Amino acid sequence: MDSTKKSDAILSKEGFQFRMELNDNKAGMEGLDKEKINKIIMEATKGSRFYENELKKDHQVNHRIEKMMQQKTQITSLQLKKAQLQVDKLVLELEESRDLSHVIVHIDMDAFYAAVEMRDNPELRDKPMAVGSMSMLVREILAEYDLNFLPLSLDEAYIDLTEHLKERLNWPKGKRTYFLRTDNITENGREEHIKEVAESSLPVHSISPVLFEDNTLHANEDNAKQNTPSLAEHSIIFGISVEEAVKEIRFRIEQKTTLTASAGIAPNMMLAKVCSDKNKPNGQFRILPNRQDVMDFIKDLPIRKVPGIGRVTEKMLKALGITTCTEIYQQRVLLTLLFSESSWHNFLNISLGLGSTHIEKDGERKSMSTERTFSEISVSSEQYTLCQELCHDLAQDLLKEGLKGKTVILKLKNVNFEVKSRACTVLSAISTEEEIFAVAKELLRVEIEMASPHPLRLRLMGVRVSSFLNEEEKKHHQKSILNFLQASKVARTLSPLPPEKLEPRQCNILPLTSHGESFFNKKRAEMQQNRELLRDDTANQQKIPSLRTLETTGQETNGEREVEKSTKSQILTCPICFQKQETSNLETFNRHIDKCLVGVCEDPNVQIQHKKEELPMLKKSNINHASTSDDKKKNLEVLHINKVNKLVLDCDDYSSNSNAESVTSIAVECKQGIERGSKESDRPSAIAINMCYLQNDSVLPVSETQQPCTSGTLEDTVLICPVCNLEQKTTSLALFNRHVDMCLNKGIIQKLTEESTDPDGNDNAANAQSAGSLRRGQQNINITVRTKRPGLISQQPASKKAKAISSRNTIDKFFK
DNA sequence: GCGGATCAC
DNA sequence: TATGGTGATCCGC
Repeated sequence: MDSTKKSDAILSKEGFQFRMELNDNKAGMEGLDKEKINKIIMEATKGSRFYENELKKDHQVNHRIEKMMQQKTQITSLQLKKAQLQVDKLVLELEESRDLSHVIVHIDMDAFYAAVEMRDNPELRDKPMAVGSMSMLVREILAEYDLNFLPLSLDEAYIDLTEHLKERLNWPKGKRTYFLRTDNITENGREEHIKEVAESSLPVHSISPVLFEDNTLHANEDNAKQNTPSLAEHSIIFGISVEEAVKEIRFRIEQKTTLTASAGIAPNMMLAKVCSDKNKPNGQFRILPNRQDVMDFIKDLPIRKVPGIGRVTEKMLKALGITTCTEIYQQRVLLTLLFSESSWHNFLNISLGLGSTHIEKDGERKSMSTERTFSEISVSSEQYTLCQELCHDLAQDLLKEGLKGKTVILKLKNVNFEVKSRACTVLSAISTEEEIFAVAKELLRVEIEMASPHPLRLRLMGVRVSSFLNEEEKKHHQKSILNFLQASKVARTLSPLPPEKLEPRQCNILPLTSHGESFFNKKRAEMQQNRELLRDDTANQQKIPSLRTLETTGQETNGEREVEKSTKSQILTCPICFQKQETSNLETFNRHIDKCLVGVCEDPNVQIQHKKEELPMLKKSNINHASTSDDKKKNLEVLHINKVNKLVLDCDDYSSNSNAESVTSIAVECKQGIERGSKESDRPSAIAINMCYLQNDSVLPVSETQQPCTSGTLEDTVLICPVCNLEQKTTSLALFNRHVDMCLNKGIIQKLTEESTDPDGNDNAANAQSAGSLRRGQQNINITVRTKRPGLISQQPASKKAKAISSRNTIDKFFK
């Protein structure tokens, strides 16, 4: 395939800019030999998988554009009239609300140019620079001007100087005077200083700056030279104006970091950001706070300069003949008809030079993830191992911020650079490696099986956790389990489960209830009803089946240890029908559980033996996979099925305890594809996930504020089983939990089988678990309503997340 | 809620 | 030589 021809066709015939081409509309790219660079890129990438994928993505964008153009041809004059009224009404409202009273400054470190300098100066290349993040300059400089300053990333921040400037008017000279250390201002001063810093790796408080040396002043910053504050021999005094204040900030930043910064001063964040680019590097630009100046600035501004307008949006607008902000305004009516409400609102704001006028602190983090790129990995066992490593890393990060989330998203990129993500939401917030891995592993397993018999050829894998508990929910979940257990004696009211239906693709950890309490109440009710039976069953309960530990059946061959050999039969006990199952692999066993869950369990009195002929479609289970090297053995530990069969409750108090040897198995219902129409009907309907918790023999409910005490005892505490509601004559939590386990295993699963058929006649095991969700169309406070952006504020997100500022990334990394 | 896509840095 | 990581948001479904 001749890729060049193809892209040429795109370029010439359709007149679109191909995505691989260098686009120099963004900042700092001016003056580069675009044509030459494009040629290099083309030559270097032609025929590569990456290139082909770029081409494919480009076609998709072109297709979008074609669709849009098609849509455009069908617009009626009536629609236009109506839209005209609508959009002009909004324009009036926006104009009325225009607020020019704030002085917003966007500060941007000139990292790119520093990098260039490093490149051009080989001696500097390997020397770490004295740099910190903007959040550091937070603390040390910016906060002096605006306590609520907003670090966007490592090298960007917003400050609102409005208040500072009022105070500054009354500041004496002394408060605006800064001293230069002159002893280092020599030819080699800077370099030597960098050396010092490298050796001390301490923050530098008085660095010899090169701020006013000719070689740091760019031609486009003549004004800086002209307006240089009065420079005494060793001191520099800044004035009281906005410009002076911003120069002072930039000066101090350079003193501290040896890096120059650029700044934009404007009445709102959008404009400030755009104009910090105007006199980059080492310069600043101000838009005066009056409408005319704002509109003059906006007039010929290429849309791509505006934050939020990326490559694709630029291309789409270009297809409509829009390349500048003025043209947005001219085409505003058309835009309302071709774009979503939030999009055209955003466009309109841009075209009027409007943006957010107050800097808001970071909202709460919404997700956390970790991902890794690697050379091709196609062996599933390695993929699982990698997945677990990612979960491990992510769990550590989550722990650092004390976060627990309900949605796990697995991201995969294959060797063709095709990216896909698969998500699964559980009803109980999770955070540990084992918990996340249990879900991620299952998502991965499904993908591996879908691809079978071909391997997944991956080049990237990522794991993300989102849907964090909010403060309210955290509090709710932090109730001490002991309080809970003691209170359970009183809580006896019953709350029957409504017939409910799960949202599609919801993935639930059994048993699912919206509140632990109602769950236990239900259990108690059952126990009450079956008191007699249970008494008879006491002996049986002692034998209540657990998923037996799968003995390590594989031999150590070639340094590999097979955790499970599909060819070797295991005796497993179904947690639903409690019958022993002789199966050749976990897949078979899981299918049996699925059947039981959906209520088509075979006669429980008959020992079931799945034979391979009965299930011809079975694939080798990937749940337990072999590690490829001994040093990965630890990963295998969690893949063992435990002695103890454990159901994790929908209650965060039941957090896992990670220091034990045995593993807990949790049935997870991944209802992917069900009720989603024929497209996805080939997905597995129900999957019993073998969740692998590293735990002691029992799961002990642990309050988040308590130390795990699984094997401990509780003196002077009366333990009452929340299921049978009977006082347990033990102070050993392990024994107590064992008792609860037994109660649970019997009762819950019976309940599940009872409720596993929904009224619509769709057998669906998950129905029984969906205490918190409702059938589509029903009222539910949890229903998410897709809201359009409420305000007319710029679409620019209030902030980037703090993680970007964490130790994970440093500017010096950028220079490598 | 899911998944793909876009955007920023 | 081979093409990054993290996080947010939007939008159609």
